[in-house]
Amino acid sequence: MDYDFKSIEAKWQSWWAEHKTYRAVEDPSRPKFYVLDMFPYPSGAGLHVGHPLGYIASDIFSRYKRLRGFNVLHPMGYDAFGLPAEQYAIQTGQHPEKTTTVNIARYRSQLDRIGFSYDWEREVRTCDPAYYKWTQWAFLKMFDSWYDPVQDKARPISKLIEKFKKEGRWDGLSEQEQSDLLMQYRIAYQGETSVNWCEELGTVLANDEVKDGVSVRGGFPVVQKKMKQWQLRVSAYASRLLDSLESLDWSDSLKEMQRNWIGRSEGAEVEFDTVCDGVHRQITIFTTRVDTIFGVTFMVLAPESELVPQLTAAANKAEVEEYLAASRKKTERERMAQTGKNVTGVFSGSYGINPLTGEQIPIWISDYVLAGYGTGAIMAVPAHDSRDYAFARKFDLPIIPIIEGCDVSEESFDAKEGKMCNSGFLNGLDVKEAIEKAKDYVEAKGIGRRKVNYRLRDAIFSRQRYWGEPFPVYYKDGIATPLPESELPLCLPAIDSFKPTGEAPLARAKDWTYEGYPIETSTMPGFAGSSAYYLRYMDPHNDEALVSPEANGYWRSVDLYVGGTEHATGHLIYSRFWNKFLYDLGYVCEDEPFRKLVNQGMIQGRSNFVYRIKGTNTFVSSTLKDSYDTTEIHVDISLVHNDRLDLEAFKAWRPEFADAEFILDDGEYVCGWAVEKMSKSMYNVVNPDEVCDNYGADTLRLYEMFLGPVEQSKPWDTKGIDGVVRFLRKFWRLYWDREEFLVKDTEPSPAELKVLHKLIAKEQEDIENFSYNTTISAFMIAVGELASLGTVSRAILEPLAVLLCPFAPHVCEELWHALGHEGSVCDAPWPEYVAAYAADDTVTYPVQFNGKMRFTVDMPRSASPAEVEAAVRSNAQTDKYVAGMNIVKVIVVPGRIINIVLK
RNA sequence: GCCCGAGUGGCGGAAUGGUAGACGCGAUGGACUCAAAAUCCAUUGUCCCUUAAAGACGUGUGGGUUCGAUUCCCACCUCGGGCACCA
Repeated sequence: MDYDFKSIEAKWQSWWAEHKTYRAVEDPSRPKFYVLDMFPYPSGAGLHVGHPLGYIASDIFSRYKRLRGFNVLHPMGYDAFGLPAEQYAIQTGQHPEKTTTVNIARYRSQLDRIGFSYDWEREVRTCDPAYYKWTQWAFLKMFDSWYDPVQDKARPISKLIEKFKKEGRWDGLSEQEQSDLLMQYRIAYQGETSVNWCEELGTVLANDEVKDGVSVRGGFPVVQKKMKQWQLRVSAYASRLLDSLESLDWSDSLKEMQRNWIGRSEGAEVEFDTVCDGVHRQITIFTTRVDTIFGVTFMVLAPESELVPQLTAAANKAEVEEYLAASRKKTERERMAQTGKNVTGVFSGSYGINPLTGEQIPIWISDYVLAGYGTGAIMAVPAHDSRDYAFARKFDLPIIPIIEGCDVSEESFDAKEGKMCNSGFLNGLDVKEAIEKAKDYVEAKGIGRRKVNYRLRDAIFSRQRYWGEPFPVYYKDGIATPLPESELPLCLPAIDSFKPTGEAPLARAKDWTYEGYPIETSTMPGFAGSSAYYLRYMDPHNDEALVSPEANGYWRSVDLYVGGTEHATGHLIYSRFWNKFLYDLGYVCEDEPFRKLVNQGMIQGRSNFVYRIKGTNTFVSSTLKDSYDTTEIHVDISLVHNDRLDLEAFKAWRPEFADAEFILDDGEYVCGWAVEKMSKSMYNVVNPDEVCDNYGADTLRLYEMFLGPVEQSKPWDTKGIDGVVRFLRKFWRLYWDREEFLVKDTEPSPAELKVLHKLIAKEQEDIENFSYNTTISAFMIAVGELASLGTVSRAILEPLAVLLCPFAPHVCEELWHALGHEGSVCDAPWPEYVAAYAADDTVTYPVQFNGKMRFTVDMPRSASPAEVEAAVRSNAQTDKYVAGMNIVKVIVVPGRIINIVLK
C-alpha cells in the first residue's frame, strides 16, 4: 500500500469524531492536565498557515500528556463578539450574528482538517446567550462587590453597608446618595473620568486598545474626553497582580511587559499650601523624588484636574479657559508629539508655598501632566527632571541644581546619584539616603506620607456598540440597578440598522426596558467574554453556575496556555484580574488562571518581487536589476516556484501584465524575495487547506514544528516542505511495501533497540521543553537508521508509531490499526524506556591536546573518569602528541570529552 | 530615552562550557530510466591547492575569564519586540 494521506486523514478524522476519541470526562482517579489555546476571533479572512502554529504545538503537548497517562482537557471555542463583524454589518447591513456564524463554520472546517484533539462538545462562543449569561453574571457580582483594603480582597457590598451603618454614614442618606456612595467602592462601577474616545468607531476604548495615540483596531485618532462610563476597578488588584507574577511559569519578557504595564513606583505624597486671589487651600502632589524638594521652582496641574478652576486667578481666567479648550481638542497623538521645545502651558495666576522653604512658587497648567496618574498635580524640579526642565526653559522659569557638581546648563540631571547641596538638612547626603530621610521628614512633620502608585488604570468597560454583551443594569429613577440574576441572560435585542447615528445602537432597540425602566444601552468590550472562558470549558453546559465546584476542583487551572504576545497587556491582565476576583468570592479554587504560558512566534510570509523598468512594461530578472532603474512590485507567490517566475501565469495574472516583456537571466526570470508579515496585500498568504490538499495534515503539522522553535518567529517557505514529505514516506515504508505488510513478530536486534531507546529518551526530554524541531530531526535520523537496518520487528515498529503520534496522528492511527489494534493510538501506553540499552552503550571520546582534537578513543559509557584517563595515557597515539612536553593535567568530562593539558 | 530578546553557511535552524554548522531545504555530481518524475548514493562554511593529505581562518565587532567560549563577563554595533511626558 502506498502512503495515501488523503484517504487516511479523512478516514481517521471521521473515525475520531464518531468514537468521540477526544472527549474529556472528569475522572478523580487520574491526574488531570489542562492545555489551552487562546481562542480565535473568527475573522472573515479565514486561517493562514501562521494561525495554527500555536494550536499544533499545544496539540502535540496534549497528545503527549495523554500518552503519559494524564486525563487531558483540550478545548476550543470562539471569541465571537467584536468590532470587525459590526463594522462589516455597517457596510453591508448583514447581521453580525450571521457573518459570525459563517466565519465560525469556516474556521471549524479549517481546524478539523489539521486533526486537532479538541473536545468539541465543550466548545464555547462568547456571543452565545448561554455563554454570555455568565459574563453578565460576573459583572453583577462585580457590581455587588467592593475591595476591602483591610482583608486585601473583594467582598460583598453588603459588608460595606454594614460598616457604613456602624460608622453612622448610612442611615439618613437618600437612595440617590446611597447609590452614589457605593458607586465609589464597587468593583464594577460607573464613574466620570477622562476616557479614550474614538470618534470614528463611535466608542470609548480601554488603554490597551489604544497604541501610539490611535485605536489598535482601524488606527483611528483618539482624544481624551470626560465621560461617565462603566469601569472595572482593576487598579485595586495592582499589587496582587504584580506580586503573584513571580509564581508563574511565564517567559521573562512577558512578565516584564506586565510589570511595566502595572508600573509600580514608590514615592510620597506631599501637601502644598496654595494661594489664589487671597484664598488659601491645600493640595497634594505625588513625587518619587522627595529629596529634590529644595529644587522646586514651580508646580504644574493637569488640564483635566478638578483643582484647575479653584486655582485659576480671576485675572488669568480667560487665558486658562483658552488653553483648556485647545488642550481638549488635541488628539492623543498630538499631545504625545509635543515634547521638549513644543511643550505648552499656561500660568494659573495662583501660587504654591514650598512646605520646606516657605518660598512662593507659581502654579502652571500643562498637559504634560496627566490627570489620571498620582494626584494630577506635581512639584516641578527642572534641574533634575527632563520634562520639568523643558518646560522651565520654554517659559523661562528658574532652575536650581541641588546635587553637587552637576551641570544643568544644557539638560537636566535625572540620575539618582551624587551628593545633595542647597538642600538644608539634606546637604551632604547621598541621593538614595536623602530620599529616605526626606520621606521620614515629611511624615514626621505631618505634611506628607509614603505612597506607592501604579500606572495600571481601571478598565473602561462600556462600549457604545452593538455586537457585545448587554449590561444587565437598568435605571430606576436614574439609579443604576442590577437586573435580578433570574433574568439572565439578558439577550441582545434586534435592531433595524447598524449604521451609526451618534447614539448607542441599543438606544434604538424597541422596548429596551425592564419593568418600564430603561436598560443600559452600552455593551461590554471584547475582553469581557474572553476573561473567564477557560473556566467555562471546565463545565460548559452548566445552567446553574459558571463552573461547578466539582468540575473546577478537578480541572483547577490551565496547566499550559499557548498564545501570542499581543495579549500581554490586555487579555492576560484582565483574565488574571477576573480570576482573582472570582477567587476572592470563593467561586474558583485557584488564584491564578494560567500556570505556564508559552508565546508562539509569528509565521511570517515570504514575499516575491518582480522589477519593472520605470516607464516601461518590461521586467528584469532580479539578478540583473542593478543595471536598470526599476520599481519593485509584489508578485503572487503562487506564480513563483523556487524563486523562478512562471512567465505565462504572470501575464495572465492581471490585465496590465498581459503584454509584459522580460529581460531574462540564462532563460529564467529570478524573483527577488523578502520576509514580511503574511498578508493579502503582499500576495504571500499560504492557506493551510491548500497545504493539506497537496501534502496532508500530518505533513503540515510536522513542517510547522520543524521550521524552528515554537516561541520564535520564522518565515514560511513551502519549498522546504519536501523534506518532511520524504520523511513520512520513509516512515510509512518501514511498515508497508506495496501490498505487503512488513511487520513481523521477530526479535529485534540490539542495534534496533538502541535506535528506539535513543529516540524515546530524546523525545521525552524535548517535548517537555517545547523543542519540537529537534525531536523531529531525531525522528528523521531514527527512521533512516531503522530503514538501513531493515527493521520489521513489531517490538520496534509498534512503539515507533506511538512516539510519532503526537506529531502525525493520522498516519500513526492508520498504522496502529494495521498492527491489529482496535482502539485509538491516542490511548496507547507510552513506550517504556529500557535503561539497559543506555548502560550498554559505548562512548567515542574525542581526545584533545591543549584544546585541539587529535584522535578518538572508544570507552563503555559506564567507565569512570579514572579508567578513561588511564586508557588514554596508555594509548599508543598519546606519546606522539605529547612529544617531549609534560602532561600538566588530564580533564575527563564523562560522556563528552578528554582534554590533555601540555606544557 | 528606558526595559527585554536576538545576531551562527545560499536559506530555516542545531549545539547553553567540551569534535561548531545536527536535521532539513537548496545546489552540484552520479545511479536507475528511451526520457521525465519519483527514488537512491556522494559532495556541499571560507581560504590555500590541479587534486588529495595536511593546514589556517570561521558563530555581529573589540576585549576578558578558562586547559577549552557560539555558550560566561565587560564595552560597542545592528536587528526585532515592549514601554514611553507615569513626576
